Amino acid sequence: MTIGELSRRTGLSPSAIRYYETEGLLPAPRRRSGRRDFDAGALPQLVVVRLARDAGFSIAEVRRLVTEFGREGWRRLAERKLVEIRSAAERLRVMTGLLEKLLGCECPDIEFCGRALSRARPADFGERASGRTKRRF
Amino acid sequence: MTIGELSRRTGLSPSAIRYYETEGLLPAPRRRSGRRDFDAGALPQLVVVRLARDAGFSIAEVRRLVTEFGREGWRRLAERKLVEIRSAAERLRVMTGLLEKLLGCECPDIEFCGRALSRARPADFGERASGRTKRRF
DNA sequence: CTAGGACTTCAAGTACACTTTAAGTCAAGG
DNA sequence: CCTTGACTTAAAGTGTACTTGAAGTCCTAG
Repeated sequence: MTIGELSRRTGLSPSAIRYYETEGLLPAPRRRSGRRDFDAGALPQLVVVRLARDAGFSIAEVRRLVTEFGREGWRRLAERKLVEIRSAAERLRVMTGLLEKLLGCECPDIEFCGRALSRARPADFGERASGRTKRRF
Repeated sequence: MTIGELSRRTGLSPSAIRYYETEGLLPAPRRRSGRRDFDAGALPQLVVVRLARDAGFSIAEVRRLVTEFGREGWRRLAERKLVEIRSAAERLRVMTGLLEKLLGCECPDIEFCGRALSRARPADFGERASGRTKRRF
């Protein structure tokens, strides 16, 4: 399979696929006169990579996920990520609530709303984030 | 209130607060001999900003959210975002399922798992993303 | 008077995840 | 033989969201 075909079948751009290869998310395929020639197994592998990326795994995390699959420590990694995903889902739940409140309220300004919201959920604030583009959910 | 105090109370760094001000997420406070002097309303406003950021709103979206609050089109914006958040939550749900399957399976390699997963959910693939750091959930 | 700490601005730096560009290679079709 | 289109690499560029650094200001305490 050429990179173009793999691209069509996964919805990833060719450049993204090459990038994933250099990042070790995908084993380097054999070359036929210079060009990448993927075998059928590359498709499901990329499917996992894309699922994981879409769900918020970073490149480094996906690398660990696929290269250490089934090995020592892998289960711990997956379980830690599961916890993270659940807390992300919880954040989304909070935000849905916020938006629904804002949509349903008659506050004259957003400051008033914020006052109500900060009284309602004091436990949500205080843990300084400090990561730049780390939090992805 | 000084920026330092506001920082402590919101869990945001002073530099992030200044950045939000230049980006229009927060009205510029009055200055006392050069320094920012926030009044009490700034706290709940920042609370909304932080909630929104944590839940995945981009800077530009938060700006619209707070500056156009209650105005024409605002409701449409909020409702669109609500849809987005729900689909993000769905993605997380998918990922939780993926991880649980991976954790529970006895596949010899990840390629095999990917094969099973791509058969299981063919509808999830094909829509090319094309946004760089747009997808945040 | 001077040192310390918190603040100020502006410019530059950083991390992530790719994309874009430039310059070149290769096989097939006309 | 020449063009076309898909591919190759390496390097540079992009957008988001801040952080960091440099150089300076202001108030308080000793």
